Amino acid sequence: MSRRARVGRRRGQPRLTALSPAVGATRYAYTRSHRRGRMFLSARAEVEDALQSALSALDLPTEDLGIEEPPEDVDAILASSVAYRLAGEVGAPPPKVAADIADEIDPADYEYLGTVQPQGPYVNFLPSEAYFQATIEAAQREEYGRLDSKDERVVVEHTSANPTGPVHVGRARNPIIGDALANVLDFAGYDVERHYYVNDAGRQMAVFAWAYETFDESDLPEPERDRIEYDMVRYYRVGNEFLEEGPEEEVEAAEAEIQSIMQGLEEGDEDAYERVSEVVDKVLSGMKQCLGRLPAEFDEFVKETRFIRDGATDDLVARLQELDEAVYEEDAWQLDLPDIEKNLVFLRSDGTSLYATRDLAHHEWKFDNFDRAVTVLGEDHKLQAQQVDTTLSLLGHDTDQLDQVLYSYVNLPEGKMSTRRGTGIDLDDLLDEAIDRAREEVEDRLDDRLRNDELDDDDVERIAHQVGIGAVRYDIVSKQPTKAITFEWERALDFEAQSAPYVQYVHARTCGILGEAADAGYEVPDPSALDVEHLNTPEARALLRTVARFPGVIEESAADHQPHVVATYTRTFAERFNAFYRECPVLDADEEVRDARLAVVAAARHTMANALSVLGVAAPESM
RNA sequence: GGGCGUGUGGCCUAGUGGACAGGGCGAGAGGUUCCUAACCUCUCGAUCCCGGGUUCGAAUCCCGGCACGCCCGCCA
Repeated sequence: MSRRARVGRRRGQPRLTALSPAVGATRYAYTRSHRRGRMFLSARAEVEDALQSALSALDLPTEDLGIEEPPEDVDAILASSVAYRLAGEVGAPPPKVAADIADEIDPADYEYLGTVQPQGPYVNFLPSEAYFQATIEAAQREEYGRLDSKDERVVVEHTSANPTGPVHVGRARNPIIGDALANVLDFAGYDVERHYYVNDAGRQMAVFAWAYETFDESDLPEPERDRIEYDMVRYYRVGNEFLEEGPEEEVEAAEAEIQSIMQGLEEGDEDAYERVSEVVDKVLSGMKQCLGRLPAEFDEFVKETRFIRDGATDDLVARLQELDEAVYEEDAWQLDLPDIEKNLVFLRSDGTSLYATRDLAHHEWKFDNFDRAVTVLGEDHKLQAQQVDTTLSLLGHDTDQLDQVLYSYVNLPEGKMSTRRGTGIDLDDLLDEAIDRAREEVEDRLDDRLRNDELDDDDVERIAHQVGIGAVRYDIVSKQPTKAITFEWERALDFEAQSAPYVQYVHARTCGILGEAADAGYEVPDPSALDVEHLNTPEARALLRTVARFPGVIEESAADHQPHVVATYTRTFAERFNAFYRECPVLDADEEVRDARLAVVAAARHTMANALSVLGVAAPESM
């Protein structure tokens, strides 16, 4: 079983706190989760408890309760298929077993269970009025869906692209997935820090520093964009070209210079460090601006050289050499790792460290400072990640605290993207194009707009940004990271389909209704004054059920490190809201119904706003 | 060659043991004197890559193929 699955299961366990049997009927104490508005999770715990008790009473095994979420057209919020498994043991057909189990459960013992009924081989659990009531009350909170603080420090490392030039879309999944993942963990109650690990110690950087010092601006082509990393990457490209195709003697001299920079870095030489920093800091500041457009921001940029300069790498090397798995072959120190064919070289024959060595020191630092560490990285780094994991456990670390989220490249129809060769599409260009297309779309729609709210130029620009960038993020975050993506403009920037604007529009609609209500002097009622009794349409109920699931979705997404489940949720949510919108007029309803529906709209707004915020997609108030 | 990952209507995608595989794009037909039509309703369209196996039950688990991607550096 993969580590992710294991973690998921452990975290996914509902908290059960059974009261003393002396009280009488078996009951379930809804403590924190009740207060925090986690109705769905509480109901799930109740179902578990109910099944457990019923099966025990019937003298049946309780290892596997078969709890699942039924298909859409079933009224139940949860169901159990346990009757299938017990049919043989009982000697009765599954529907009979299901009926017996349902008979054994008295929903009156539970707060959120309304009706328990057999349906064929299933035992279905329908929610009580209290379930809906608790949901609508809880969702009046603006932060609805945020889980209790877990008092656990997590570092999410993502992007960490080498500072060689503009960010291109080949790697764009990294900041988008990483940022969303950090958001999800934060919303799920973890204390999150976002790190960018800067590879400032390798050959690439030495080449870059040399090229920057060697070539003259006048020999370079015009930069593609007026920002520093576009300016700088020209040196890098020209330098690489020279090393590949330049006159042999000059190339040799250049290589000697590059080697000396690398040696200097390794020895902690201040001059070498500064020469490289000059380049790294410039390029990085530009990349930071690009990523900021997504927006993806970082708490810390952790430089690789730091672990050379503070002695951590030397210290680590000494400990690695002591391991039983350490071998000295062909003048280099290596690790012969179990279950991994390829040896991991950690000290070159010239005595210098490698990227992998420094990354190990980096990870030990993470272990010292955080409870958990999550890294988002491309699938091409998978072997390296396994080596890091295995080596850390040989060093005595608990690598259950370490999780890697792997994503596969975005490729172009014609092949790979490369900064060095300058092939590929810059993320800046993608975002610009997205905004341009969104702006056109907004302008086209201005004419046949029904709503009379006069969008001005600033609104058009704001919407173009929210929709354009949102569409790019949503397109990427909504897919499972392991699936390969081939970049196509039309597909990435399709505003119809299941895209950001579709779900953003729902948020805008909730804001529209609440705004009109306020103008008409209708207040969203205080939670204590709410009564779900006035919500008797199936569409309103279905929407509330979906609202109720939100905290559970956050929990699942965080536990499995899968932000895309939140995106999937927003889509279902949008469908439910649109059905409610169609069937349940708010402002024209009788006062009591209107108030209750206003509260539903407020609940929907909070839910959608928070879901979008987790995904890093803007929630427009109008569009 | 070995390891890992992916394979779901023409295209994209959700779903990792349980209720007729859920959406979207596309094609076609409708819907707005009514809180935003970036919306909704209906129709068309699936050998869940192939073949075995486990199971009462498989898109999901196991074995064997096939296709595609990634990796297998004293690079990062």
